[in-house]
Amino acid sequence: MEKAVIDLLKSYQLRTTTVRKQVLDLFMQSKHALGKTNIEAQLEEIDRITLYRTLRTFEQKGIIHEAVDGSGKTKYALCSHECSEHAHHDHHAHFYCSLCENTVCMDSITVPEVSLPEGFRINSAQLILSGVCQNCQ
Amino acid sequence: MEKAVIDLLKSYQLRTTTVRKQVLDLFMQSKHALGKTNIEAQLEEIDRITLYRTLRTFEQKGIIHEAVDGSGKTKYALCSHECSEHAHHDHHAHFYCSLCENTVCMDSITVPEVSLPEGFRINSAQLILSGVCQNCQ
DNA sequence: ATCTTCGCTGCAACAATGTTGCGTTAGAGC
DNA sequence: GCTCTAACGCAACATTGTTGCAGCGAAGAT
Repeated sequence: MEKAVIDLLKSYQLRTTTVRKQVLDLFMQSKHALGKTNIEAQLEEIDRITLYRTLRTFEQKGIIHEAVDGSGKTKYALCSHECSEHAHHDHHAHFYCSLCENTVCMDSITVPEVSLPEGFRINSAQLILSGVCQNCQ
Repeated sequence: MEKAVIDLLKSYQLRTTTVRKQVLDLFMQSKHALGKTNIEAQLEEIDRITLYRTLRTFEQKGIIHEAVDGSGKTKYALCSHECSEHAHHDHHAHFYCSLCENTVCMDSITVPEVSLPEGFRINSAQLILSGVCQNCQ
């Protein structure tokens, strides 16, 4: 476990601190998107503000992306490899389960191309599905 | 103006109070989705809590729906006619402009049907586009 | 291995937003 | 107009987002 996390941090020119290793490790182990509360619960000792800044840093570097899911809480998930510091290419849909409140990335569903009216310039598109997931049926 | 608003409220068995008339009127006049802050700014005298509850009531009755736009702020827009107390059918995409921070409903773009993996049950789907809108180019 | 530097951490403090309880006010029907 | 109850508005608190700053620790140089 350790090495993959450290290598990933180094490849983004980030210092390999305890907090960052813990948070990143959580993401790599998790099958679904994580919210701040969720992370705080799993890493009991973590400082709220540090977590806030860690997530912001990760997002700016293109390691994680926000996963809007309509729950009102911001969640984050690991980016796929083609994300960069400058642009997120988050082309899969997110599914939010209203029972367990988890958000999973649906890699099999891609966000469709849309043709916008004249004058609009599009930067990103997100497809959000909500309902009940496998485990909660 | 008055009459349409009052009729709409009555058709949902809601008392026609000053606050509700003001808020609903704003929605009917607005071309884009409104956030709480936005509404408070336009209706200076309005009470923050009352607005919160008014929006919640409207949403429960199916008059307005939340418009997730990735801005981190919850926004609301008038529902189309087929919305009801029990289910929202919000089949158009939303476009969020990162410059003016407005969210407009793109009635011309419909959310595509998706085929989910085994075991998932879907209740709603939202398509969120973000970029720069007509006016901000 | 130790030192130096600078980024990261963690505390304090504050702003914005979400939420509930409760006494008062005002709409709707009589 | 009177009564009844829903809606309002204030207080109070919870949660989340955000910045400043002093001290700590990771990375590279000596």
